Amino acid sequence: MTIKEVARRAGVSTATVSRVLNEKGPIRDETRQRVRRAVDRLRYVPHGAARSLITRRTSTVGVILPDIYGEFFSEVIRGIDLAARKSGYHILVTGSHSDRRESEAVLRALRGRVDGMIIMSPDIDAEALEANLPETLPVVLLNTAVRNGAWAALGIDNRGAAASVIRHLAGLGHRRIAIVTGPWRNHDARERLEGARRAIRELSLDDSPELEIEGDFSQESGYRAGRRILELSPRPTAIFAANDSMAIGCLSALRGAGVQVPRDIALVGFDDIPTARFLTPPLTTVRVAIAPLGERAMLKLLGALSSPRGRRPRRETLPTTL
Amino acid sequence: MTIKEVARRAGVSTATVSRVLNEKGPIRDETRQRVRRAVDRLRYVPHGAARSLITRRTSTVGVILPDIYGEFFSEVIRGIDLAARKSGYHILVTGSHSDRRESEAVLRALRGRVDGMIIMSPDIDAEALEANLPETLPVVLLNTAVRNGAWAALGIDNRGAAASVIRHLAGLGHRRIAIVTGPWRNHDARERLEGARRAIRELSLDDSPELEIEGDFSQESGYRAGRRILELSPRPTAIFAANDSMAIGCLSALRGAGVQVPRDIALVGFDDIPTARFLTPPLTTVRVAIAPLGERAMLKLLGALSSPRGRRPRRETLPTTL
DNA sequence: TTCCCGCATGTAAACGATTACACTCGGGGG
DNA sequence: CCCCCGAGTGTAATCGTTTACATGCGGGAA
Repeated sequence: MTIKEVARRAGVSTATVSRVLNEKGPIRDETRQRVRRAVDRLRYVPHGAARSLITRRTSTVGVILPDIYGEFFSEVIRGIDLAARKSGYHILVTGSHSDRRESEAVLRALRGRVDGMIIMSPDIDAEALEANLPETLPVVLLNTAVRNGAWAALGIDNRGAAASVIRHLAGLGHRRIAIVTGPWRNHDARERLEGARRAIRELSLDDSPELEIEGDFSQESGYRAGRRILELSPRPTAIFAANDSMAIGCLSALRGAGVQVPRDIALVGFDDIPTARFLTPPLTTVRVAIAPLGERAMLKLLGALSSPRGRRPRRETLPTTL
Repeated sequence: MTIKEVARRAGVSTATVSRVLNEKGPIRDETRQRVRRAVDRLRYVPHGAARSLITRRTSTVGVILPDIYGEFFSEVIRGIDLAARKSGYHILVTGSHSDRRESEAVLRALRGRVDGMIIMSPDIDAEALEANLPETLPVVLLNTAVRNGAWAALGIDNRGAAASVIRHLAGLGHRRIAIVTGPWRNHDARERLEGARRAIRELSLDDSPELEIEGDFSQESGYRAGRRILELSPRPTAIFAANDSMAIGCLSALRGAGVQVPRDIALVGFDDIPTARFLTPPLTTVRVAIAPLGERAMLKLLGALSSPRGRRPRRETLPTTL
């Protein structure tokens, strides 16, 4: 079913059919209707590939994520999808690739299939990107450490939020606060740790090294961290987990040991994943508007797409609330 | 950067470059290397659209989901992405569309951009699909009520699993079991309810209508259901929630009222989302291997893609474990 | 020597749309 | 009456690949 058959059926040329479909150029009303009828009867749908070949746009953006796992991920996608749909764009998703060769292959394979990309890579290094992205392709980086001026980046105010958590806890009288960090290679995790450390220093709270326990953002690691914290002496009066999953794991460890939250110990998480709200007691957490983060990334990309030589890429930071 | 420039640079024709890149036809070793070098130097990547125009394949499959929300969703995608990547396919995701006109538009827009589709539509009706899918496009339906012989379908054994939950509870001595159902329009929810009802009848347990409380799969609705269950008298000794989110909401309501699980009341969920494992006490739930479900769907689709006139589409059901 | 065959490569026709340009036609101004 | 213009439509080039077919060449068989 090609445009030619539609044209034949409607008794016009392919050019006319194309004009009707794209609402370009002057068309007599009667012709328009004849074409429309033919299109409907034949259930004609334009061939996407042929179209993007000549128009040089695909109406598709690529999204590369580190891990297709957990609620954080689905929220980001949701936001992206939302914005994409409003503008008639499609999204091509892919999880990250263990192997570096493989991830390069993907980056290249996407070339020519997408108009732009959103890359969320808290731990992929900059060179890998640089080497595999045509510099003409609009890219928005999400929560990434890469500070290359060539690409737009979007992140959240990890440092500020972490610091305000510490200040909040200090305000409640806590002076010995345990921190469950995220994986060392993760950019967000590092920023959160830095923010917390700085606040602890500034407020002259207890900064003994044993109060920093490394996790990997998983609930399991949170659970392990929880158990280790219980063994510390004197026992910390508050815990700041660098994400909610770990906080939940932690909570489960504390409960298992009969320690009540918040009566015996304070616990704060980070991310405000939907599940957090339904725990008893509700987890105190830092709200990061995840879906809007994705949405904003998409809008930024769309902006770059529509004004090719727009203002230079900027690094933006989204605020958070407790 | 087109194949022509590569050809010029390597001093060969475009046909030869194409042959080297696709490893087709006989090529002298020396020529192959010259071409390879030129490709590397120029960082040439074939233009996807041009390619799929002539080869008539896009190496992309479309995935339509009802809701891009929560862990269930991300698990499905993860499974699909996994299988897709292994076979060099890309996935084009989109959430469902409130408006019917809009969802038809999407269905059609995908035409010509994908080789096949995975559609998860627990509540979209069959006609809407039928009217908008070219019958030549391979499609795999996921957890859907549609029983049209033309498409392959994949689902989980909702009825059997629900029945076994009830039998399990009955085995523990419970005779008055409350059921928190999913939304009525949802196919899975209905099957789960049916399975539970049948088991209750077969075991001659208490089947009073007030024991069935309608939820909508959200944690909020689970919470509300939990509160209503507490008001029943005599109070049920066990609760079966049609998914984990509602079970968690329920748990939170019970806890709020000082009712202990499992001491005072038994609670069973459905789905085994990762979060479920980290609650205290761990939630009893039906394990549905979600990621493998997605993976299997993708494999099925790939099978259909490679053997166009393969065996007729079959309806398959995946087992579950408690 | 002649013929034929197979390897290695080139030439050019697709694929299905968009769009610059050419054309026709009817009407209004000179 | 002629010219010009704009509305409406058609013709054909174009996008970047793949691939059927043609071509040239060298070697072995007759």
